[in-house]
Amino acid sequence: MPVHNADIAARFNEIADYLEIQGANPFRIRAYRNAARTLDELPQEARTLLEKGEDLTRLPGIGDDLAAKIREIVDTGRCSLLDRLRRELPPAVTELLQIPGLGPKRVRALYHELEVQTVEQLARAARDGRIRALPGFGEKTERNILQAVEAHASQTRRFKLAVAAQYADTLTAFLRAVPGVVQVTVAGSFRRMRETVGDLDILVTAAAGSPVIQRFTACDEVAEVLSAGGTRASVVLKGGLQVDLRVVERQSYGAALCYFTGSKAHNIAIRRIAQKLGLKVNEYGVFRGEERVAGEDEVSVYRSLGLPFIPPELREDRGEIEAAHAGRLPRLVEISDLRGDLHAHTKATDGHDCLRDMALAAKALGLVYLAITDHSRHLAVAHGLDPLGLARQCEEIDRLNQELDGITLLKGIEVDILEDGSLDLPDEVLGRLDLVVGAVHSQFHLSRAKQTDRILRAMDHPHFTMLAHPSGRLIGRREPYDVDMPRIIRHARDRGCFLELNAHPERLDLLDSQCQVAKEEGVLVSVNSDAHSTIDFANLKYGVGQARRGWLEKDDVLNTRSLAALQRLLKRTL
DNA sequence: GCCGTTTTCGGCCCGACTGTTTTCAGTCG
Repeated sequence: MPVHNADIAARFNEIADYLEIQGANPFRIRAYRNAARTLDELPQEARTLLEKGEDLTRLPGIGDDLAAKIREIVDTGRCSLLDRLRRELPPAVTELLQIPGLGPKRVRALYHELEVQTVEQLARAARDGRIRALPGFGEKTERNILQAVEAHASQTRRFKLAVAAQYADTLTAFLRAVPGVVQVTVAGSFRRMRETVGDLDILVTAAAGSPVIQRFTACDEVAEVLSAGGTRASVVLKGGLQVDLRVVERQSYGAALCYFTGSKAHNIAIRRIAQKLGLKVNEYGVFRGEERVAGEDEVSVYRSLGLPFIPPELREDRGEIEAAHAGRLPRLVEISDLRGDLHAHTKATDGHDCLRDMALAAKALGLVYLAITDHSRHLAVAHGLDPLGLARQCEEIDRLNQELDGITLLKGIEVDILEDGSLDLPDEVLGRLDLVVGAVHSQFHLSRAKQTDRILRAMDHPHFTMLAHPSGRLIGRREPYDVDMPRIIRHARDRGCFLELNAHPERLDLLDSQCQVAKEEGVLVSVNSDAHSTIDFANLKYGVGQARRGWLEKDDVLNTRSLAALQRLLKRTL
């Protein structure tokens, strides 16, 4: 069983949990968490790097000790430090840290004083009234713990970006109407366009005395108020989403926006830079001693640190600060750069709207071309097209193109990649199209080697243009299938074909880190809606958000090309 | 445990809210 980066990261996080409960040096604990994060985001397997003889201490946050531990885990499948920690404390204890309100100190007290090891034992101790007797605990804390345990059973979940957007829009409108409120911005991972968000962070500037906190906590949508003070409040909405509101003065707006946009790792890196410059950054501004030197807007905050403005989508401490320093920040692609969409469905298969309506909806968004890519016959549940059905659709597209003005329909297919890597329609049929989008819709559980070979073989097909939703994941519902994505990306480069970034909120696939690899390899990415109805084109903004998180610029995105330039590129693959 | 125009030691981001205690520790973001 080969060891993956995620396995090593999980072990480092578990070590950090144990060390916290033991009251170890907090910076040592952070070192394990930082290393876990590095491993989680590493595009290559640590195992592979070791096989190539590379020096892991070149990775951020990995020194001699942790490099040796990674090697131990890769070589033996075990980690002697973790084994020892597991003997000292029962493993279930670390799960108690997942309960909101329980940190390492309280978990330690509960374990040593009451022998609480599991969530069940914790609930029993709370019900029996034994927790309130501990020093530092009280009745209120005991009650909160019991509530948190019950809430924990129903699991705190993450919300897809598009779902969170609905709550964000409603709350923003609500807050704007509160007397005294000047600005309302949703910050946090929502602003960074992460594919899912755990909560919403809303930042407000308001005149002194504005009742914004009171109105917010009394809002209809609110199910529970977690905390409320003079400048911040946290609530849980009826839909289960947590929302944190923060009120700041106008002069602090930019600094607060930076702070609440995050990410946490980006903020830490920013503050470290400030420290070296003799400055202090907090949510109220940038300070030299008592003197505020910046803070009203984000540009001033970054400028005071000697940096250009860094777009929110990049703020993950994945190299953006170094790039900003060196003047190498990408000019990220924008939604207005898109000239067309290369993946859409119609009523002919599982879409809801006809060709003409799809074309007009795309045109209304300012697009000048739209590829129609209905499913192929193998996908029977979607009434996939056979050669005859596809030929009829092509004729209709030709007729419509004569008639339509300002938008051109391209003839395509989303053809199933069969288990052996062959395509679901004959060569001569595919050869008559403008583009062929290949997709895996079956056999998700093949071995890594077989799944990878299947896709590489499909790409070898002379008419293959683009790989649709390359990882196959459905957010929150289906994990990506197990493939060697870097190899697939290199193969796309060698074959001159393209990768899709599917903009559907449930897919957002390519993943952001894979976009970066595609960019490095020079493979163009197409941000496609995969629209099944006219309203789905609105999802393109989520795809562009993901592309921006993947550092993509206009020139890295296939469908920013003019129609003529696109057609030249497509000819290469046909 | 990591890191270095502070490089082999001495640092390591910063503040709000809660609950328990009475000046602050713990937790969270």
